Amino acid sequence: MEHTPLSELIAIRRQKLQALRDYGIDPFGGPFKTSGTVADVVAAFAEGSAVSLAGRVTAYRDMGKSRFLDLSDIGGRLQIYLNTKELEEQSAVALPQVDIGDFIGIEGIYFTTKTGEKSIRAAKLVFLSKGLRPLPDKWHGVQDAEIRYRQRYLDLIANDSSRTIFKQRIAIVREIRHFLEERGFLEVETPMMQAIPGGAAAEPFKTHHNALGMDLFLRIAPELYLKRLLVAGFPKVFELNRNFRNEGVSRRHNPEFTMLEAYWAFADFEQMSHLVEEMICALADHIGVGPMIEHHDHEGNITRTINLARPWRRARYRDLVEAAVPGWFELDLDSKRKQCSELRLDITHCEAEFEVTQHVFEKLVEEKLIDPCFVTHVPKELVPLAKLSEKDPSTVEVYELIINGQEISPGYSELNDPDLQRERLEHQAGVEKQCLDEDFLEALEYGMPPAGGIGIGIDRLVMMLTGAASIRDVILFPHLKKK
RNA sequence: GGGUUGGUAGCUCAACGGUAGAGCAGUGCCCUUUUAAGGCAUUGGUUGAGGGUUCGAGUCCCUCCCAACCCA
Repeated sequence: MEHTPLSELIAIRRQKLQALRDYGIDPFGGPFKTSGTVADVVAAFAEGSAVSLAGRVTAYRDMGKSRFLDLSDIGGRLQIYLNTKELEEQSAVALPQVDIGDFIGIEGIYFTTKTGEKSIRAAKLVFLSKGLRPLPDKWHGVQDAEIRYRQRYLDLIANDSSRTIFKQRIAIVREIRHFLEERGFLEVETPMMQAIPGGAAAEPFKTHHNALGMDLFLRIAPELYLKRLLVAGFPKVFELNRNFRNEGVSRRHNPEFTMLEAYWAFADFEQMSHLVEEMICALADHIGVGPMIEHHDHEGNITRTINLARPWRRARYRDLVEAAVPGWFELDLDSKRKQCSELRLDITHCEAEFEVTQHVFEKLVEEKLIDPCFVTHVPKELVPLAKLSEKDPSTVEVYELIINGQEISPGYSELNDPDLQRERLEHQAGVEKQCLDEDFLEALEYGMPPAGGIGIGIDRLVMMLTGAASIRDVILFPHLKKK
């Protein structure tokens, strides 16, 4: 038994398209008055009352004179019952031309089938858009990762798990805004194109402005602009939008990613840690996954459990490294390098001591922290934009929140001494350095209030909360190589 | 960049070096409450691309493309 090739499947659908036109029916319809979305209409079920609904045909069960089809949108599915004899003439003519994948509109009444399924009994059917290509398998959905990422619309049509993740992401982002606005934070927008890419140490994307005749960079962080707004007098401010970093793609990296940064004047990193703890628990609660979050593999087995129960653990950077590699801090640099080779951690010879230690932290500490942990007393070299700790000036007033083996959020007591800030930026150690933004330093000289600041990588947060294994599963259109 | 695995019909997947197959989708017929509807019948595949070995390649070898995972 052979299969119909794609070209023929398309040809057949085009024949139906022509048939509709021959009947004087517009296959690509016009506006259609609905009683609401599929979910609205399902929720408003009232036996016998009139209702109209538009959506995509996602299943079709032909019983001869009576037919059932499923009408879906991103938020739900509802069954339509059609009896040829009950349909008005134009609709009866249109019905045989309906394929899975078409957008149609239905007018009818609510009714319940013999098997108890809440449905709509159709009196009228109109074409809103004829689908010219066949949809993926209704049962298995789309498995092919390339199709899922390159043609996300097919993934969203066919895979419920994907719809769920993106609906959760939308809910998370909306709830973050709500959470912050409720606490008096104002959302702002700052430049995505910057002359000096500051606020982080990362490789930027470069572009060019023709009229101004100058190179610009896509931002790697909004931080320095948000701090200018602290200078301006905003007491609580946040931005939730895209950053761009010119790095490789991986399970955990996409060149453009979504970041929340929030600044709270007159607060410090301790207050920010409480804010973040409260926020993430509220988010988990909001999408109904907390406080025990289970991640599953393809067979549905539990692969990981994250316990968000409060209060969250706090631990010093140094203690965590020491626990992972006892005696680490007694070693000299050469011995540390040697130890790294033994631990199969690749380091380069130009890396400074704190960077070598950071490798140990990332591999032996961070990846193993599954439940939330605020890592504090972070070495000052790692964070040039934070205040030094008064008790231990080799560390900064910073937390790094690790959950799910990934850094989810850093929080700082922001450095507001302009002279010290200049010095820290000018004397950065190590391989990765931040750019010096003179205009930002000048702004600090006008006076920036002491402030707590946080960043939250939204993509990784969504991965953690939804159990997605890859960042590509939480970004609607992830970057792939051109085929 | 390195390693591993994979790419076969629109989708999901089979096929010891020996005639490329199944389920779903499609097409035709039957069927007035089905829901992975069912029954009967039915459909022209550059096996990712290009080379090579062989009487014969989806299968073995080489190069390239794309993807997933791991490593850097």
